[in-house]
Amino acid sequence: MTEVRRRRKAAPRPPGAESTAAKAPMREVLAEAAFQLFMERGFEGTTVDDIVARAGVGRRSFFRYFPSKEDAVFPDHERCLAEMTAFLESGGIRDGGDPVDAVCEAARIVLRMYAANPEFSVQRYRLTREVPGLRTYELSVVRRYERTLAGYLRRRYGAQRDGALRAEVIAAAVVAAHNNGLRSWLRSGGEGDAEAAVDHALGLVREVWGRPAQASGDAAVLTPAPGLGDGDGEVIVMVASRNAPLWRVVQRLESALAESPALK
Amino acid sequence: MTEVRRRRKAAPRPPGAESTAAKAPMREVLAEAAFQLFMERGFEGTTVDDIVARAGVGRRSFFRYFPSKEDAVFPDHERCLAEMTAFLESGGIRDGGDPVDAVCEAARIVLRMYAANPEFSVQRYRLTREVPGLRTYELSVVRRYERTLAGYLRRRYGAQRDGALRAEVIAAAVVAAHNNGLRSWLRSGGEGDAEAAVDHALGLVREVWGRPAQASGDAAVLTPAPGLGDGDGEVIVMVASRNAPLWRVVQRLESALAESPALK
DNA sequence: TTTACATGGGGTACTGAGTGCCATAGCCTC
DNA sequence: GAGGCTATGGCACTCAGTACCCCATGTAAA
Repeated sequence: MTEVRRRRKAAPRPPGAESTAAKAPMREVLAEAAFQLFMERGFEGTTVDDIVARAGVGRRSFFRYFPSKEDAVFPDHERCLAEMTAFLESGGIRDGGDPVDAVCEAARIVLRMYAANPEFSVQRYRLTREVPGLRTYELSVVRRYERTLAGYLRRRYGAQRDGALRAEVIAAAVVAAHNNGLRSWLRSGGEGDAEAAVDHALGLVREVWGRPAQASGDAAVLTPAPGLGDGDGEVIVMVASRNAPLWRVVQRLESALAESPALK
Repeated sequence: MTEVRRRRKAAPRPPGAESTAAKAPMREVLAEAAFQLFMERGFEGTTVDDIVARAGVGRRSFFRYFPSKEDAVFPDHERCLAEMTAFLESGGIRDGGDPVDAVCEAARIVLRMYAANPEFSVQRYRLTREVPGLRTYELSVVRRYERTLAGYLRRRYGAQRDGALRAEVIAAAVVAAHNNGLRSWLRSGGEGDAEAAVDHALGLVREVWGRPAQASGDAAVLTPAPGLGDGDGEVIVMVASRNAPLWRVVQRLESALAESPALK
């Protein structure tokens, strides 16, 4: 009944020919068509029928590749989540290392996915910002990353007191920091250095939650304490291994204070 | 996938609200009928037509009071969010106090809303846990709380270096801690002390992110550092006001170490 | 070669959420 | 009693998402 159905231009592909990238990746065709339309008419102004019309496929096929319209906007998160899971399950960085370092490294996997396609990421960011349905969808995606990180930390913290609590709080903090860095890069139009922005943000979390680097000494003074103290009353924070000799602790403290002329 | 649709700003005013005399407020009748049915047939097994049939009103009226079916499950969050906003705008605890304390106190407002109706909260928790659509919706609700807290912190941290970053990270940490305590209470069936659970969880965040209590002294040693150190190699953390006399800092450190027989 | 089966895509019809528009019933004020 | 305001009810419609069955093609077994 419909008019001439669009030709399935795909000439039958000799299976052996160009073995790589062989069959028409319908999923990408759909995601591409969807994204174009979202840009042209907005997310809500685009129906699934519009998308499949442009892609030249049947409506039913869309839902075979994407469980919902929103999924077409984030076609790569599934893969990225799997990558993060694999990374953490393969022992994170090194199972003896700081778990916080491991989850920060895992978060960078996500960042790299964004950074791999700056223009796409920026456009999608703008789209997501103004479509409530997409914001909500994104929340559910982010939540899955967060739960993955929290699960890893929970395993690492094991039976430690409040281990599960710490795991969830740190995971939330890492995700928040990552997103802060990521978004500032996205807002800049994808111009600056994304990794640097995220590293800086994650640095704050590692400073606070990370295990103090024991290899580099048994006592360290973090001063000026970045951000601590509300402007009125700077503070210093000192972290030391519990079995460090007291003289070493005092030595470090004194030398750090020496650099602070404000101190007497 | 059921999505949370845009939030209609115009919340229709419940008729005859404060004037005591009025008949049963339709909004509550609907929420009540909806929740009963969700318990009986599940969330997805209940249609809006079912709800309005039980409530004895027209279908159109449902969507006048709830922008989506999901909203009927969380009928009081809107009010609670307004309460939190008002609390923070009225200066938090005391504008001179620690901003972290203020947002922790704000988080407790949410907790008290849950604790005010333990049975309802527990049932809703179980329902939410097993309905993906509701989990997603809840995320969007939680996110609004988080943004409210972050906004307050951002204002408090003002031009401070990385103020916005700190604000977002701390807000995320507070929300995660709050939810951890809340959920453990909900899982227990609403039996234990909800406030205690949440206080404990928030304590972790305040220890790490809070401003060291300056009223109670200019130097404090937090030992044993709760959770820090992965089991191998305990650490001590010391926080001191930058303009504290050095002798005072060393004094505090020594006295703290004296209580730790492991130290030499 | 023919048959059997697996795979991938298409079509149709249906459910149900959410919206726009209009009608109506009550109520308050001139 | 006429106007106007508000709360509600009643369609009718759009559109996402699903169930079920169809067909084409390619591959392996007979």
